[in-house]
Amino acid sequence: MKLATTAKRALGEALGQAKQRSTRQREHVFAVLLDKRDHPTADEVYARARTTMPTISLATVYNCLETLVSCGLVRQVNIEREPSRYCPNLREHAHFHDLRSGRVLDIDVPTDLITGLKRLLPAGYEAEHIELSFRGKAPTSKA
Amino acid sequence: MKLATTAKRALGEALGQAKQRSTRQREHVFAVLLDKRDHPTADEVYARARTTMPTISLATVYNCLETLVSCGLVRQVNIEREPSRYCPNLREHAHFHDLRSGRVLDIDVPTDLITGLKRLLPAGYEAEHIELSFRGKAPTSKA
DNA sequence: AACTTAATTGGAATGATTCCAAAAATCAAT
DNA sequence: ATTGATTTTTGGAATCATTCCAATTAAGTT
Ligand SMILES: [Mn+2]
Ligand SMILES: [Mn+2]
Ligand SMILES: [Zn+2]
Ligand SMILES: [Zn+2]
Repeated sequence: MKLATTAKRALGEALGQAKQRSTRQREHVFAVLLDKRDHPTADEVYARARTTMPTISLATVYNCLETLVSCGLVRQVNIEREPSRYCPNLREHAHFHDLRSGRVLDIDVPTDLITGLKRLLPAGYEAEHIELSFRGKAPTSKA
Repeated sequence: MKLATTAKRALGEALGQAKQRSTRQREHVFAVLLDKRDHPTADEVYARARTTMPTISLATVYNCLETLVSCGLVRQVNIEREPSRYCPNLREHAHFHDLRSGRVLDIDVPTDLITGLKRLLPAGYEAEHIELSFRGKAPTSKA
């Protein structure tokens, strides 16, 4: 598992802009997220990261995730009271939480719908972030 | 601070249906929520509840809130990683979290918009709950 | 009242996340 | 390349909202 050249450039770019250093651990955590885009928790990222970087610590995974989120490369996804999950999908999207499998699915949201949602706010209220999530049952997979 | 007759009936009704007993503490916690509908945390509910029922425990407040939520009389509102808040507004509504004051405001959401949101889901996906929340700055209050 | 079952209580336990201070790594300037 | 200044990483301790527990109390029933 390796970081694609374009992703690597995006990372360097974003880190530089935030005056943060590029490190082996940050690259690796980012690569882990891009490799399997299934909204892992910090613990899951830690487990995956360790398979190829056995010395990375959980604290560092938390630090890297926090850095990636603050750089805008990764979204932190909070579902109910569960541990945070992390998502490298930068398009505007909502999340569907499947109660049976526990999986989280990305749902694209067209811009005009976002605009419609913003119109619900009373005059003067400015939303800098909108979070939309669904909870329910996904169709049984025809495995 | 007293529970209105209609609220009291709704409570008895909902508890009975769930085969739960009506208790002084449950009535009181419900009354606290209805009295000031500002999305308090469990700690805040505890503080308010104690002013007129000094012997109630924090564990009981958590228990009562959980009961009220499971009866459908109260909504548990989770914002980012903050402590849960509790809301007795049963209409379909979203929440606006004001970054300056920390306050949470109810935003009504028309049914047709909800329908539009549900249409975003791929075929076969059934949402039994939709959560919509805004984070941003409310207009400075003209106090 | 006596009995059965559920709810309340204070305190301990849990668990995701954050904090800390020492060691290691990065970057800039020689 | 070496030095020095600044970040980052690291393991472990601390935090804190929430849950769990076992004993006491209250509710509802006969
Ligand atoms: Mn889940
Ligand atoms: Mn807040
Ligand atoms: Zn996502
Ligand atoms: Zn509300």
